[in-house]
Amino acid sequence: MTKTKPKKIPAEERRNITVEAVIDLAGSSNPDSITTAAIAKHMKLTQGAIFRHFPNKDAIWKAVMNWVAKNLMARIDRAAKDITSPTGKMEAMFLAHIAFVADHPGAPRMLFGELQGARPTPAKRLAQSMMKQYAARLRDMITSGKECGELRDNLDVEAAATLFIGTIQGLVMQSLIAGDMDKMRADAPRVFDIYLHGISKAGDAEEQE
Amino acid sequence: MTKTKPKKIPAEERRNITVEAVIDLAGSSNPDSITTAAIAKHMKLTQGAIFRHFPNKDAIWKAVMNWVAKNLMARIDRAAKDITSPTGKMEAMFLAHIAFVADHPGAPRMLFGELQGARPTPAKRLAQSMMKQYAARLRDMITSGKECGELRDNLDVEAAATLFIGTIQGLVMQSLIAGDMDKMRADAPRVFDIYLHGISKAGDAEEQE
DNA sequence: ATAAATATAGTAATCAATTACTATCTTGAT
DNA sequence: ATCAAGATAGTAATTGATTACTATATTTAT
Repeated sequence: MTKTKPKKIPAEERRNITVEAVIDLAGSSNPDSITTAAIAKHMKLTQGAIFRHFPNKDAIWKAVMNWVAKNLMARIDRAAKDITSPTGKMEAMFLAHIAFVADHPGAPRMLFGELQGARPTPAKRLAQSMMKQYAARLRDMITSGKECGELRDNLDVEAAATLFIGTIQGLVMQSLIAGDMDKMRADAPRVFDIYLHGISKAGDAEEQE
Repeated sequence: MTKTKPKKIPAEERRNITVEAVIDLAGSSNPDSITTAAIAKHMKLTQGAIFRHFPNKDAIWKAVMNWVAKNLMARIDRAAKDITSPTGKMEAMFLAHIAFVADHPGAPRMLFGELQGARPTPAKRLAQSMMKQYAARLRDMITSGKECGELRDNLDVEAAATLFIGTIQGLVMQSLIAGDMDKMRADAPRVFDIYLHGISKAGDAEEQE
C-alpha cells in the first residue's frame, strides 16, 4: 500500500498549508494562472476540499497577502531594530527585504500581480496598505537621516524613498526574470552601495576598499 | 440600426491594430488574462476573425513583444543619439524610457509578464534578447563614463547597470501600482538625480540649485 | 466575378464552485 | 473507560461559465 493516506488536518493548519502552497506555486508560475486544482494537487488534496476551508478563491488570495505583509514587515522590523543610525537601519532593511524575497520568490510575484490587477480585491487593499506603511516609514527614516547629518541636506526625501523601494523592486524583477535568487543576494550589497553614495553627504565614504 | 459596420481592412494593418489593441488592454488588466475575445471586442471584431490573421495566441504575443522591443529601443537610441557625454546619454535614455512607458503603460506589463512566465515562448525569447542588448549597451556606456572621468573610478560597472535598469523598473512598477503615469514622468528626473549622485565622481555637482 | 475579410456557430478543454456522500476525529453520558 | 452522536475533513462527480481554436457561410472592395 504505497497509497498516501490523506491525513485529516485541523482547519487552521490546513489554511496555513494552503497559503504556503500558493506562495510555493507562485515561485514558478504566474500567480494569476494558479488554479485551485493546482493548489490542491500541490498539497495532496482534491480540488473541492479547498472550498471546505475558504469560501472562494479571493479569500485564499487575501490570506496569502496577509501572510506576505505580516512576515515581510516583521522581518524588516527585526533587522532594523538594534541599529541606531538611519543609514544603518536602511541598509539592514534593504538586505532583509532582499533576503526575504530570496527565501520566498513567490511572495513578490503575488504582491506585484495583485497590485497590478484592475479589480479592487480584498487582497489588493491589503497589499496597498502595506506599501503605504512601508513608504511612510522610509520617509521618516530618511528625514531623520538628514537631521543627524548622515544624508545630504538638499536630498529629495520623496525621491529617495521612491528610489529605495524602486531599487528593491528592480533587483527583484531582474532576479525573477533570470530565475536566479542567489545572484540577487550577491548583487544587493553592491547596488545598495551606489544608492548610499547617492543619498549620503559628501565625504562620508566609509564603505568600499 | 446603430450597428457599426465592420470595415474591411487589409491583413497587415489589421495585425498592427491587433497589437495596439493588446497593448491597450494590457494597460488596464493582467496581460496573462487578456482573452482573444477581449481583444476582438476592443477592435470591434468577432473573436474568430482574429485567427484569420494569426495562427494562434502565442503568435499575437510574439508580435506584441516585437513591437515593444522595436519601438522602445528606437526611442532610446533616438534620445541618446545627439549627445556626446556618457552621463548625458544615460539621462536621455532614462527619461526616454520613462516617457515611452508613460505613453504605453501596457508595454512594460507585457514585458514583465512574459519574462516572468515559466514557458519559454517565442515572445519570451524576444524579450530576453532585448534585455540583454539593453544591459550590454549600458555597461559600455558606464565604462566609457569612467574612462572620460565623469564617473567614479571605483564604480562597480555591473552594479551600476543593474541599478539603472532596476531604477526604471521600480519606478514603472510603482506607477503601474498607483495607476498614475503622470506622477512617474514627474518623479523620473528627481530619482535619476540621486542615481547620478551615486555614480558620479565627487565634486561633479552640476545639477540641483 | 473573385478573393480577401468578417460573421456565425460551433468544438473540446479547463476553470471555480457545488453537490452528495464517506471517513475520521472528538466529546459527553453512562 | 466506552461508545454512540455530532462535528470535522475529506472524496468523487458534476455544474455552468469561459477559454483557445475551427468550420463554414456571408459580405464587400476591386
